[in-house]
Amino acid sequence: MNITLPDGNQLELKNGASVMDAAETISKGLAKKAVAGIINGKASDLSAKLSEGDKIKIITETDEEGLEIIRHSTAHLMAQAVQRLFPETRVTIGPVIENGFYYDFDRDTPFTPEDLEKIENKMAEIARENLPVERTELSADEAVKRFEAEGEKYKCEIITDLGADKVSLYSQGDFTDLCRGPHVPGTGKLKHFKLLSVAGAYWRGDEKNKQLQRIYGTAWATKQELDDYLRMLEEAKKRDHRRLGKQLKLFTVEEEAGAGFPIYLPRGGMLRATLEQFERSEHIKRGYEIVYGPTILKKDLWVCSGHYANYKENMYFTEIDGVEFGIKPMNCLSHILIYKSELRSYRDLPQRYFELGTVHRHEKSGVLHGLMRVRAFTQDDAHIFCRPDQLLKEIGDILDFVKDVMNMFGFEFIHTVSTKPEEKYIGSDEIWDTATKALIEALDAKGLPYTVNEGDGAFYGPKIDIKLKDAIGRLWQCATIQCDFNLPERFDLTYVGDDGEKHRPVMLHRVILGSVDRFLGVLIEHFAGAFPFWLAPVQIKIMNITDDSAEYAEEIASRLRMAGFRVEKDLRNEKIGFKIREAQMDKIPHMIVLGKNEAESGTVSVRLRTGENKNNLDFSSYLSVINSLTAEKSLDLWR
RNA sequence: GCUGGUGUAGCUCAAUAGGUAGAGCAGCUGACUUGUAAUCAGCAGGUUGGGGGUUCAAUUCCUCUCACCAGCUCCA
Repeated sequence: MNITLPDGNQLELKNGASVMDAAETISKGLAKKAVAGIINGKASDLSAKLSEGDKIKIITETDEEGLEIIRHSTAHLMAQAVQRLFPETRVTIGPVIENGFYYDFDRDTPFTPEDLEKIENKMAEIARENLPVERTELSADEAVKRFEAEGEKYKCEIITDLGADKVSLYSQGDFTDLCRGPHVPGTGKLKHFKLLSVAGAYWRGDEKNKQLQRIYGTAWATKQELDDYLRMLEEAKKRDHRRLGKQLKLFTVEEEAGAGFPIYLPRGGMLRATLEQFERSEHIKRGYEIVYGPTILKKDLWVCSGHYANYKENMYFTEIDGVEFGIKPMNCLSHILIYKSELRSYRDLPQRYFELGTVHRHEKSGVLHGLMRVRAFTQDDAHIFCRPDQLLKEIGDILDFVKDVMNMFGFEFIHTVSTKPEEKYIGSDEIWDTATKALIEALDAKGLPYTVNEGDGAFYGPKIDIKLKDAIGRLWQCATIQCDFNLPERFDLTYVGDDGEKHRPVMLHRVILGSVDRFLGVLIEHFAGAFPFWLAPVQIKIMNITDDSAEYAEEIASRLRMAGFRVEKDLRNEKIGFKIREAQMDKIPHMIVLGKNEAESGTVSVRLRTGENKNNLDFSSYLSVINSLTAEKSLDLWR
C-alpha cells in the first residue's frame, strides 16, 4: 500500500504496516527518535495500523507534540510507580501542563518528600523494565466494570461523564489507565524526569469536593533540557521579588501590621514614586485628568453598584455614627460621582479620570504572596465616560497605551477577551453582547490576536486582559480593559446629546500596570533587581578613596542632586573595593569613584554596574549622558 | 478558606534522642587612609513567632493561635 509523507512523497509499505514500520522504512534514526504519529491529522500510537492513502507524520521526541506525549506517558509512569509502592492509592487524572505534568491521587495519608524520592526511584526502575505500552479499546460499560473491580471509582466517574460508547485504555505491565493517548511505545522511552512537589488539589477543581494529593513533575526529551529547566527554576528563585525585596531593602511585610499589607522601605518607596510619577505624566499626555476619591464610601452606594450583592465577601466594612460604610475594593464609584457632579454635554465627552487609587480587598489568607497578591494595593486606575460612537477609538487608544508602556520595559504581551460570568453578573445578555463585541472590534481594528476566556469577565462587564511575559518567559496578568454598560444604567448617568435629549454614556474601566504593587513585584523579577538607570531607587553611589577627597565627593554629590538625580554617598573610612562590593550588591547602576586624580583634574570616574569603567570624564559630559538616559527611559546603563 | 510543610540574633543558617542556645555577615568601639566585589582586633546582640498544657526540667513533646512557604480554589 501507499501512504503520503508530510513533504508530499509517497511511501510504499506492506499491507497491515504500522506507523512504526513507516518510520523504520524511512530511516533507523527516525525510528529511534519516534514517539508517536499523526495519521490523517489524528494523533496515534506508533503501533497504529495504516491503510492505503493515509497521510502520516512521525512525531519524534524533539517535536513539541512529542514532548507532550513524553510528559503524558511520564504521568502514567508515575501513577504506576505510586500504585506499586502504595497499592491502596486510587488514581484520578494526570494531564500534561507547561513544562511537565501532574497526577492527582486519592489516598488517606499525604505523600511526604521522602515518598517523592521513592516514587521517582520506582519510576526509573519501571522505565528500565521497558514495559510495552499497549492500547486497547472497549465499550464504556466494560471499562466501568473493569475499573469498578479494581476499586478505581474516579475512572468510572470519568467514563460515565464522557458519555462515549467506546473508550481506550493504555496498559503497561501491571498498570492500566483510562486515556485517549497517544503514548510512547514503551516505558524505556522515559528517561529524563524529576518529581518536583506535592500539594493538595480538589477533585475536578471544585473546593466543595474531596481534596486529592497532587504530585507535580517535569519531563524532557534530553538530559540537557531537563538540567536547563531545573537551572531555570533556580534562576527564578534568585529573582524572587520577596527575596530581592529584602536584600535590596525595598519593602517588608510585618506580622504586626497584618498579612497582605506591604510596607515600602525608603528604596522601595523611591522606586514606586518614580513609577507613579512616570504614570502621571503618561496619563496627562494622553488627555486624562487626575482625580482623588475617599477610601470609604457609604454602603448604599455599594448596594447600588451591585458590589454589595456580588463582591461583599471581598470587602471590608466599617461604621461611623451608626451609618455603615464600605472600604473601596475598586475606584469606580467616586469617578461615577465625579461624572455626576455636573450636567454633561455630548461635547464634554470623553471624560477620562485617572487615580492612583488604593483599594482594599479581603483576599483569602492562602493566596497572599509578596507584592503580587495583597490585601491593600494601588491601581493605576482610570474610568472613561464616552459616547457609544467614541468607544472604539477609546479602546484602541488604551491598547496603544498599554503597548507603549510594556515595550518600554521590554515586556512582550498577549491579549485575552473574558466574557460574561455564568453566575455573578449584572445586566442583560444584550448589553453584555454589545460590550463584548466592542472589545473584539477594537482588537480586530488594531490587528491584535487574542484568545477568549469564556465566563471570566468582571461582574459588571466583559474585559480584555493583557498578560505580559517577563525576562524568563513567565506570564503575568497586569493591564485590563473593561467595557461597562451596566453601571451607567444603575447610576443613571446621562449626557445631553446634540438633539437636546438625554443619552446614556458608556464607561470603560481600565488599568495599565494593574496594581502598582504587583507591577513592582513583576519589575523586580523581570530586572532581577537590577533596574535601569531612570528607574533605580539609588541611581548613583559616590565614593571617595580617602578622606582627602571627601570634600570633592560632597561637591559632586550635591551637584548631581541639584540636577535631579538620586544619589547616595559612601564616604566611610573603608577600602574602595569594599565600598564597590556593597554598591554592586545593591545593584546601583552607576558608582562614582573619586580620589586625588579626579579632585585635581575636576573629573569623575564612573564604574557601571556591569563592571565597565569610564574614567576621568568631565562633569558636564557625564551629566549629558545621564540626562539622556533619563529622558529616553533607556534600559541601558550608558549611551 | 483547604492540604502539606516551616518559624532559632537585624540577615543567612547551626544546635539539643527534653538538661534553658552558636557561627558568619550586619551593628557598635578602636587601629589602619586605602584606586575598582570583603583590612584587622575587641564588644554587644536571643522570654528559640505568641498563648496554654505535659514534665523536676520544653527551643525540643502535645494543643490552640499568628505568620510564612509549596500548591488547590479565587484574583489586580
